[in-house]
Amino acid sequence: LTPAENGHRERSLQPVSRVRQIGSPMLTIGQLADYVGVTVRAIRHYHQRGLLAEPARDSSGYRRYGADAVIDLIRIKTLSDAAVPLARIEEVLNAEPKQFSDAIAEIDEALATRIRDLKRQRQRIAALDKGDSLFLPPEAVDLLDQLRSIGVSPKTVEMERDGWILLMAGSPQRVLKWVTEKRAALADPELQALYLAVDRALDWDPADARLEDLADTMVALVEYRHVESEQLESPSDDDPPVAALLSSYFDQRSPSWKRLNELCTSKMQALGRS
Amino acid sequence: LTPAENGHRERSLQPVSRVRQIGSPMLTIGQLADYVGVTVRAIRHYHQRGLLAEPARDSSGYRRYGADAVIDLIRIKTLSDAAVPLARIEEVLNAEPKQFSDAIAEIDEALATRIRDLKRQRQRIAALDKGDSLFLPPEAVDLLDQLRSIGVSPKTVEMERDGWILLMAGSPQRVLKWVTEKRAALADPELQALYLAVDRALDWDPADARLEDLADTMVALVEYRHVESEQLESPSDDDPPVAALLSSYFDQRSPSWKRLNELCTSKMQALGRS
DNA sequence: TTGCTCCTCACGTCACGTGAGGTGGC
DNA sequence: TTGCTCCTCACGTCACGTGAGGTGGC
Repeated sequence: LTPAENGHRERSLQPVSRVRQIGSPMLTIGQLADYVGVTVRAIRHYHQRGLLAEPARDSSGYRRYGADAVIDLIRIKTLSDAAVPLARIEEVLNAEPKQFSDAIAEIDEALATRIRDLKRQRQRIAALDKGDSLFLPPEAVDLLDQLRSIGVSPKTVEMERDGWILLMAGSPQRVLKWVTEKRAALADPELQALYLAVDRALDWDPADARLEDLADTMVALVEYRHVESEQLESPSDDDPPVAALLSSYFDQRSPSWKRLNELCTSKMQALGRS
Repeated sequence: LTPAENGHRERSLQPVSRVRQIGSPMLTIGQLADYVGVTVRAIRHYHQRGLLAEPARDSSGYRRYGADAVIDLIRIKTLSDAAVPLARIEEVLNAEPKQFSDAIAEIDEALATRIRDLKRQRQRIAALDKGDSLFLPPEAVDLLDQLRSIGVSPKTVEMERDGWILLMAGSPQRVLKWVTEKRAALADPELQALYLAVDRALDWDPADARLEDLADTMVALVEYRHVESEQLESPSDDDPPVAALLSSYFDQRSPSWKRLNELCTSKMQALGRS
């Protein structure tokens, strides 16, 4: 609600008391403003811009407006309320009837679009409380839900979420493919169990001896099940190693993950794989 | 459509090529801007305002953003798209969950109101071609339609319209009463005939002798039918003589109407009425 | 006389846009 | 080397808002 609209509403509840002047039906700037529902300053601004013609003055130097000014001003306000820039309003009002109708149709179209946008905004606003859905595409949200249902801890899910957010900023369509692949891979109970084990390990000391065993399990799974090795730790060599970026992001967040990663890499190399 | 949204849309059609940097998953300001769909300048502006925390810099002095910045920025954009002022966004994002939910509900309410307003704007825009309905309440529009159906000339209808517009700016509710009364009075065929006669007379020379006869008819009708004398020409003495203002406006528009008015006044006085 | 409206500068506001002039990685 | 992104001032824009200082009718 603009101040102008507020002012207008207040005044229309109580009888307007601006009518002091008798003897001429011409309106003062304040009367005109009240009637049309704009501010006095706005009218002066329209005069300055040349959008509304300067009316004649009375003996006191006051501007005096006729019905034509009311009509012009309502035209201006109507278009201005529809978020049409003043420069455009000037064009539209000075246009031929044909051009005028076209412009009106265009403005109406823009209004319809704006209404659709605002409805979408309401959806997003409502989702602000919820969380993930605002930052990630539905596919990634589904992946996170899947992890949660497997029993992965909230902290790890958050790390995973942040990783995908960073990756999405790079090349969305490629990352979407990976998300889909990872969702499929997670149907495997053994990979699920591994995920949970790693989840628990994230809080361990990087020197914890159990990391050795965990690394063995990981490498074995990669070896025999041909699980998406790219996604687990090894960078593909054809394209920017996005998985490596994700990995380095995790390294930074969890020292034990970093250690686990190093162990896996060395074990893989020991097995004769690059 | 804001320039920012346009930019975002363009980029999402083609793969983003901003990812040059390898080795760190931290985003540059341009990557962040592209991903979230705002301009680089907007992000810097949010930093300046203290709305978005300044991130760490890399060795080149470039800002480097993490997932948390993405999340914060999307929050800001979502609220900003909903036309929430930046000062308010700061309040809302720093609020407790309870206050936050309340604020969200309030913003959603404001959006709903805005949507309703825009729908009304579409109606008004569509009516811009038509005319009268934008400047006058339905009752007055009905009155004008009635005059048109009686056969009053467009020029006179326009004068009548302009007169009502000026009167409405004064005391709307009183004028609405008059409009209703006038509509009732115009059901009288004799008054209709008189109206048409005056209509034709408006283009005459003020010295035209036929104005005498017309004035006689008018006075006679006022005398014997007790037609709203207030509305025809004589000012009521209890309140601002609005009808007199209307009359003087007509005087200014049509010299023959002015003459007619003078004739009526003198004839009424000759008949012993004030 | 007090209160309200009117007048003309003219600076302020909000959310950025837009160069100006310069640096840094492929 | 060229092109692109990044950096920091700092002035511009759009549609008015908001005093500043003064006049004029009830």
